[in-house]
Amino acid sequence: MAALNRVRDELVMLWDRLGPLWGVSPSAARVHGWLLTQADPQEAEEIADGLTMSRGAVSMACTELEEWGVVTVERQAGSRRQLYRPVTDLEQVIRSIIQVRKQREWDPLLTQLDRWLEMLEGDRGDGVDVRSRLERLRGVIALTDRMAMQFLKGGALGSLGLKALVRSSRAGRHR
Amino acid sequence: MAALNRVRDELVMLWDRLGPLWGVSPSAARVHGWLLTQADPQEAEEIADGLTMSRGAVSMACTELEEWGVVTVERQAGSRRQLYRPVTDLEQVIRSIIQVRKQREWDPLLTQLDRWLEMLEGDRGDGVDVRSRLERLRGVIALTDRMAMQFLKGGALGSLGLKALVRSSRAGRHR
DNA sequence: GTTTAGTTTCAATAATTATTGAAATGATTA
DNA sequence: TAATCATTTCAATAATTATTGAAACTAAAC
Repeated sequence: MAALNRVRDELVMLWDRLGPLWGVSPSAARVHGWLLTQADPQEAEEIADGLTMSRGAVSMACTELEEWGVVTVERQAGSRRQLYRPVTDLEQVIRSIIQVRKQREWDPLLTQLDRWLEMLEGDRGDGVDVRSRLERLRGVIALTDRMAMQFLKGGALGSLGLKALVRSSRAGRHR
Repeated sequence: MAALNRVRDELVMLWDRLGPLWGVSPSAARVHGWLLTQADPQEAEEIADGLTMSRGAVSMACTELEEWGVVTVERQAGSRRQLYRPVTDLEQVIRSIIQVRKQREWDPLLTQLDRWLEMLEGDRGDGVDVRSRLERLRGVIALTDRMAMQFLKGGALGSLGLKALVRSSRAGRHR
């Protein structure tokens, strides 16, 4: 059990650091990491204890994790406590994160680019260079967008043979 | 010209907001956005003026942008001023960002996962579930890693027909 | 309806992160 | 070499973001 505890601590610390790079707040990321190292779904009180953070912070973190779609809430019959269960299908976790980020980042960017190109329409000065630059940017974003859509439809990982890869990487782990 | 100025302001504001989501600091992102709307490479003084930020802040932002590989430094013959030029090949920009992020995020994650799995080796308690969970995570990361590698080798965008797509999306822009 | 066991909210505060600007450093020219 | 022009650094400060905890709220059980 000592090993598991150490892994838990380190995982939580790493998640705390990496979370913001994915757009997830550090505390939400910590909660997610901690849940990943629990055999069963956990209630808010336990999470607060395990991570020594306040009850309120746990509530906010869990709400955020629900929005990301990487944690689901359950309630045991005959109790009013909520249990938080991390999504353990990790392909699904990645898909959720991509979906949310696409919505937050790419979609508005694409909308803006169209507006800007309209504004620069017919510009004869320096705007010409800028316009063609933005047009190319728009092309790349549009492409990324299509790739993401395809991935979200379940194409990419599946068609690339996720299961086989997981198996082979597991087998080959000991160098 | 008025149009270009408005586009510039809005682009800078959007970059400022989106930058952190890509792991780029807001001020560095602003500088990059601003440079994108300039016909020619610019010197630090001008950037500081254009964005009303201090000379020192510009220096730090540009260093960061160089690290990301999305800005290059030039010096005109017969002058000691440095000119900052944004990489305008946007496929290259995306590639640079993916490369740096892979290095910062995925690579250490993969290393850690291997260490943790070793630590949990032979665990008979709750660790078993956690271990299989981490193994699956490792599989997904490894796969993502391979996809990234392939992309970085120049495969993905090219093979998916970037140029054709850019052309077609440009043509279809006015619905 | 009241009590109880829980969740959520949000203003106050703590912690972190970004920014400034003055001093140190480096490079070019004369 | 000294003088000049430009860049970089970094301690101090400003701005932002995360966290707390007490109060408001909600729903089930009595």
